[in-house]
Amino acid sequence: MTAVGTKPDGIARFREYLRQHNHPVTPQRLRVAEAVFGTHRHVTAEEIRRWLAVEGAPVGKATVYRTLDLLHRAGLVLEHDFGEGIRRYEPRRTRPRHAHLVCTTCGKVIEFVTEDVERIVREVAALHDFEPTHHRVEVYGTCEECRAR
Amino acid sequence: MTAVGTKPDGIARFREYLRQHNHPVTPQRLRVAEAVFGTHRHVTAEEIRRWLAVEGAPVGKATVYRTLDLLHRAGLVLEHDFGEGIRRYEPRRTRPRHAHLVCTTCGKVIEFVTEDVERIVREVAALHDFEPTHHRVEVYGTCEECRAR
DNA sequence: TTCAATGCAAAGCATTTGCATCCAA
DNA sequence: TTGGATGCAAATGCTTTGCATTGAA
Repeated sequence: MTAVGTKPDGIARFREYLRQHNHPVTPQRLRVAEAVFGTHRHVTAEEIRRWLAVEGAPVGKATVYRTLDLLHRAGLVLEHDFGEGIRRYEPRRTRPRHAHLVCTTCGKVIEFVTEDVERIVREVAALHDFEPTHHRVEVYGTCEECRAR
Repeated sequence: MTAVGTKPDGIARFREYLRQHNHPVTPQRLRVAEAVFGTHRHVTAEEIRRWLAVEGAPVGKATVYRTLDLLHRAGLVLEHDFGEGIRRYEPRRTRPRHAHLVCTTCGKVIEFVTEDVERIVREVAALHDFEPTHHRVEVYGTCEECRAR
């Protein structure tokens, strides 16, 4: 699965996915997709629901969750769990694999590329006869700004 | 903070921690500590509560959670979140830092040492002027046994 | 027309909290 | 004696589900 380049691109891919799987293309689904593909942040289901409500096109929260799950299964968005007790979503954009530095003071998330980590993961997995599908590398600590305060 | 070697060692350390912090040493706290230090697995709060109940020394679930939090803050147990929506705990034993291979089919967790990963984390953090406190490296996939089935 | 999607409200979970009671120090 | 710990039950907060209604194909 290749990454999503732009917002229209992401939406076109989602339509394609729905068609191929015989799932109806509904306005709600498109609105949720639009909201996710329109951000560069790591958003929560609730943030998306609120944003759509403010935009004057409210979508029920159950539908937001169901659609995010579809987008995730379609491989078009990434699902993260930074240990806050909430799931966060991010469009799978055109860029190298990355991991996160999460500031436990202000919540900021800094991304960094991880070629070296990818290599280690492949080696370790091979060693244990383990077939990796995905992995998660997160570093928690304090960002420079929060330390300065 | 050095690691916990044995079960009696862990319990002695916990007593020490409680004393130093003027927290009463209660039977419930010792029972929970005993349960955690007695395992090599990644256990949940509920598993500990059930185990203590079966042993005939039930402890309220609020107390189990509160004690695990204490043990974690004392640096004697590690807290994990494998994205199941449940927290898991593991005694901080005498052994090198490690990360996890999590089988998404059977739930098995394989540990591996991560010197290389540690090094990369330090480098990346320095690059972003980020002060790391802890990190999490998890690889999800299918273990050899599950693939064989 | 028809089968799946929607959206509300209710249910489910893991975890936390309020508070009366209890007990380690 | 006393301040903190305990334990129940209730509250929380995120997520899922049941079900009557709606709407895409």
